[in-house]
Amino acid sequence: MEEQNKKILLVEDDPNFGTVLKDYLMMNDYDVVHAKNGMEGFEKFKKDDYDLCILDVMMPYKDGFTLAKEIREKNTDVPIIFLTAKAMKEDVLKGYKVGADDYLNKPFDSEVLLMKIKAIMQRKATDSVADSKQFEFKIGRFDLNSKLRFLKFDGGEPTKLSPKENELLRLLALHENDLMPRELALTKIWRDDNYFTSRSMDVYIAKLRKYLKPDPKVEILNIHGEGFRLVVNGNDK
Amino acid sequence: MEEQNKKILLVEDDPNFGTVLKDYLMMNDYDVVHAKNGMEGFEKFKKDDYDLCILDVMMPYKDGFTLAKEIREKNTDVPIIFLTAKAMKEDVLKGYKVGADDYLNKPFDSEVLLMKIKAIMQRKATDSVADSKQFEFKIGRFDLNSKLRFLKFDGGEPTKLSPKENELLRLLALHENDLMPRELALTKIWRDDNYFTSRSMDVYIAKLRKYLKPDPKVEILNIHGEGFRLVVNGNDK
DNA sequence: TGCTTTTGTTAATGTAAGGTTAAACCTAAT
DNA sequence: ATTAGGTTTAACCTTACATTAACAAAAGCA
Repeated sequence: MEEQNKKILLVEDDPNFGTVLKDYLMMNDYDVVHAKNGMEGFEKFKKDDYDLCILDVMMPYKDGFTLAKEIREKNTDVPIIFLTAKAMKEDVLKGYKVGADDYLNKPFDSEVLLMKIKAIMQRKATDSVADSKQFEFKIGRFDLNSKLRFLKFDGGEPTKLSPKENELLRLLALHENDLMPRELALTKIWRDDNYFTSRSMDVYIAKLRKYLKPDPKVEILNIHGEGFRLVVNGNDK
Repeated sequence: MEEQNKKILLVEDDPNFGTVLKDYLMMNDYDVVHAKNGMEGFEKFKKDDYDLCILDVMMPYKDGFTLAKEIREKNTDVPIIFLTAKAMKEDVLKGYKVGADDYLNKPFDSEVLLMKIKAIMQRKATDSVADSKQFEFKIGRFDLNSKLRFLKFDGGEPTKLSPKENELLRLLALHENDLMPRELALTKIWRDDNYFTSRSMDVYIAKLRKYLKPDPKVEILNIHGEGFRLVVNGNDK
C-alpha cells in the first residue's frame, strides 16, 4: 500500500541549519521544499500545495510572521509552525495572532519537531469535517463520495470505485464544466506522464463513462490533445 | 476553572535519579508516584488510575518491558514512555511491541521529556474526543457492551466476545458508516502494523461478520487498501 | 485525400489484498 | 500435566486493481 508523502514548506535563512533540517525531515518521509527567505518562501508557496509550513521568525527582508500573514491570505487552512528564538515569550508571539499551530524555540530537539508535525497532521486529518466538501460531489443525479469511494445514482445502491477511478472522477468533478488537463491527472494521480500511463488513463475514462451512463445529462467530453471535461447538461451558465 | 493535575507513574530503580526526576516533574505540575522497582510499580499501578507511565527498562527483578506487558493487560490505553540505555536500537525495542508511545535514551534532556509528555497527553486528549468513554453501542438489532465484552441480538442471549473481537467491533462501531482505517485498528489494537497482524485482523473481521449475520442489515464492508466500514442499512442519510 | 496521432473500448494478464477455515501456538487456570 | 480460551500463522481461494495489448474510430494535418 502506497501512501503519498506529506509536503512541507521550510523557510529558513540559515543555510546550514536549513539544509540539516530539510535532510532530517526527508529522512522521515516528508517531501520538503526549502526556501532561503520570506520572498522565496511565498513564491514557492504559491506554486504548490503544502500540508505544512515551517517558518523561521527571524529572517531578513521578510520575517516569518509577515510571510505567515501572506500565506493565510491565500490559504486559511495550512498548519504553520514557527521557529523562534529562545528569548521570545509566548504572549509576545500570540500578539501576532496569525494562527500558528505551534511554536518551537531554537535550538530544539528534532524528535520533538517530528512529533509536533505528526500531531498536527493527524489533527488535520481528523478535522476533515471542514474539508469534507472536497470529498463529496453532486454530479447530475449522482453523488460521489470520494472518501468512501462510492458513487450513488438517485440515492440507490452505491457503486464502489477503485482508487484510480475515484481520484480521476474527483479531479473531473473539481473542474466540473471546465477543462481538466490530461497532464494534471497524470501528474497528480499517476505521478508520471508517458505513453502507457496516458493509455491507462484513457481506460479509466472509459470506465467512468460507463458508470455515468445512467444519467444522460452527464458526459465526459474529450478536448483533443488537451484533456477532458465533465459536463452536466442543463446546469447551464 | 480548576483543572486536575495529570497523574504520572514513574518506575525507576536508581533512587537518586528517580527522586530528581520526580521532583522535576512535580515542579511542572504533574502528580508523580515513584516506584523503585517493577513489582512495586505494578502494585501502585493497580491501585490507581494514571495518565501516563514512565518506565525504566533496566531494572532488577522485573524489567520495564515485562512490567509494561502486565500494565497493558490491565489497561490498553495508558501511554507508556520507556527510559532506555543509549545503546539500544529502535528495532530491538520494537521487537517487544508492547505499544510504547515513546522511548528516551538516558541520559536525556529533561525539557525534551517534558515536551514528549505534553505531546502525548495532548494526543490522548484529542484522540479521546472520538473514542472517549463510549462502551455501549446499538448496531442494528445488536447491542454491544464493550465493557463487559458481549453482543446481544434482539435482547436475547448475549454472545461473549474475546478481547480482540471486542475491541475491533468497538472501533468499527465508533466509526459507524464511516471508514475505519486498517492502520488505525492495527496500531490501536495490535500495536504493530505488519503482514501478519494484518492477516490476523482479517481473521477477526471474518469472525465478526459471522456474529453479525443474524441481522442482514448490518454489514462490514471492505474498502480495498483502506480499511473497513460498518454499515447499518436503512440508517440512511 | 491519405497518413499520423490521439482517443475509445474491450479483453487479457499479473499481482496484491482480502476472505475463510483449520491447525499451531501460547498462556493462564485447573 | 492437561485443558480451554484466545490469538496467530498457514494454506488456499476469491476478488479487486492496474497495466498492457489489440483493434477500432476520430481528429488533425500535410
